[in-house]
Amino acid sequence: MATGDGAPLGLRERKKQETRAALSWATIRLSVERGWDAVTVEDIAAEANVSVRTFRNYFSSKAEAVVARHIDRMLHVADDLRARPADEPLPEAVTHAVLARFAPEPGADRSPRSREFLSQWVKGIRLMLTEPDVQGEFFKADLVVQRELATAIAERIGTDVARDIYPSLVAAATGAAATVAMDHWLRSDPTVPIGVILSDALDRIWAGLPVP
Amino acid sequence: MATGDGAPLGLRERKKQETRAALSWATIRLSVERGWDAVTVEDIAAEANVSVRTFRNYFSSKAEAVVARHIDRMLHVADDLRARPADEPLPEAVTHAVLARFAPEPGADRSPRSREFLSQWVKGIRLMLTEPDVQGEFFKADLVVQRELATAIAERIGTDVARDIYPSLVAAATGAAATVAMDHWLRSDPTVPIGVILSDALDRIWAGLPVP
DNA sequence: GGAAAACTTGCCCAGTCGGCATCTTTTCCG
DNA sequence: CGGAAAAGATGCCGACTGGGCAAGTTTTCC
Repeated sequence: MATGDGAPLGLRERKKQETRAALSWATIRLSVERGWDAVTVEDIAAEANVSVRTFRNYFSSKAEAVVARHIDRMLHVADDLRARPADEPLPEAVTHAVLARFAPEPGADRSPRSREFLSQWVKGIRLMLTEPDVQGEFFKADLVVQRELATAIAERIGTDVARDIYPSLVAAATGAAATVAMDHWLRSDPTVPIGVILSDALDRIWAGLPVP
Repeated sequence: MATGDGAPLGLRERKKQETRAALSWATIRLSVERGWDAVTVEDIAAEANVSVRTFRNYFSSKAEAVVARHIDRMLHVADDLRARPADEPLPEAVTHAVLARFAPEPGADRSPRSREFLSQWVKGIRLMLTEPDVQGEFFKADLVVQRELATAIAERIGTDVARDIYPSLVAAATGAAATVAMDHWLRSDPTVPIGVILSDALDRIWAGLPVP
């Protein structure tokens, strides 16, 4: 619901989604359990009941499988920005759009399914920011997200990504804030929600990084 | 001179530096010539007159070999920051430290050696921002640079990276500005010096990204 | 109902990656 | 000066990756 799947997906498409999710999740789970280097693609494929070759059809590396879930999520930020009211100032609009994808509906946080999902998400983020292999993949993918966001920003303020550096700069700064926030979140008191930290980071960016 | 090599390096160390540079340069050159995927480690090793195994002792991948030169350079930014006068405000200090490593001494820009070096540098940057493999490696390495910078910032303003998110945020925003500036530089009019673009980007960051 | 499109899988090979043992070069100290 | 000892370079090897190709299967769509 929250992700707004408009079209009624056919069986084929649904299976693909499932396989993709299963592979991604299996990669995270096994890596956390046994350590990144101790897990082979073969292990993961077996865990998800597909062949090694099929894993490769979905992801070109273990790292990509880990990052995919997060990136799929973040790709919606640009759409969220486009959906913000047109008269909202840019800083607020961007901040809201980003926060929306980091702090899901507060109501659903207690359901068992939601709990499990959250746990996966956290583990995935930890892997992304910890394991060098995955780090690289993460940033590479984040670049794509930032390009999307930059385009949406350019649309909103009526300029062009190629000519004006501003949209890309805002997108990159936003991405930087998000990464730092995630990192800080993982390293510090885990009871503070990620949304609070991220919100603070974004506010500081838009305030011109005043020395505290 | 500019890099301040204090200790008189022994023969061994000097050879290592040379081999490292030769491998890095060979990787860039061959990749530009033939295309990233068409170059094997074997080709590169042959080009630099070392064995494949020796390449691996220096770099764990082609991508790392490309990124190394840029990163070695950027690692000095933290030191540069520490060398700035203590009463200089943080924004100016950081900006100067970063710019110093992007815009070398204006006097040397015409010597033939300097020209050649610059050409390598540009090609390396283009690879870094273009080839996905290298992109990942670049950002991974840039993270290390940013950690260094964050530590230096924390020292300067008398706080702690673990407790206070501010230094990391500044470092990440600075890094983001640098990346965007490089990207924009490569894509647009190449007669505008990178220093100008980067300086503009950093100013905007410290001004709170005002909508133009 | 059945052809066409899309997916899965096995096979294969060039290339990567890193451990280990060996040989060579450089350093260092008496 | 000379001879360890330390540091590099290299070859060999085995496990794994990454992607092309050619069957098989399953789903979709007329």
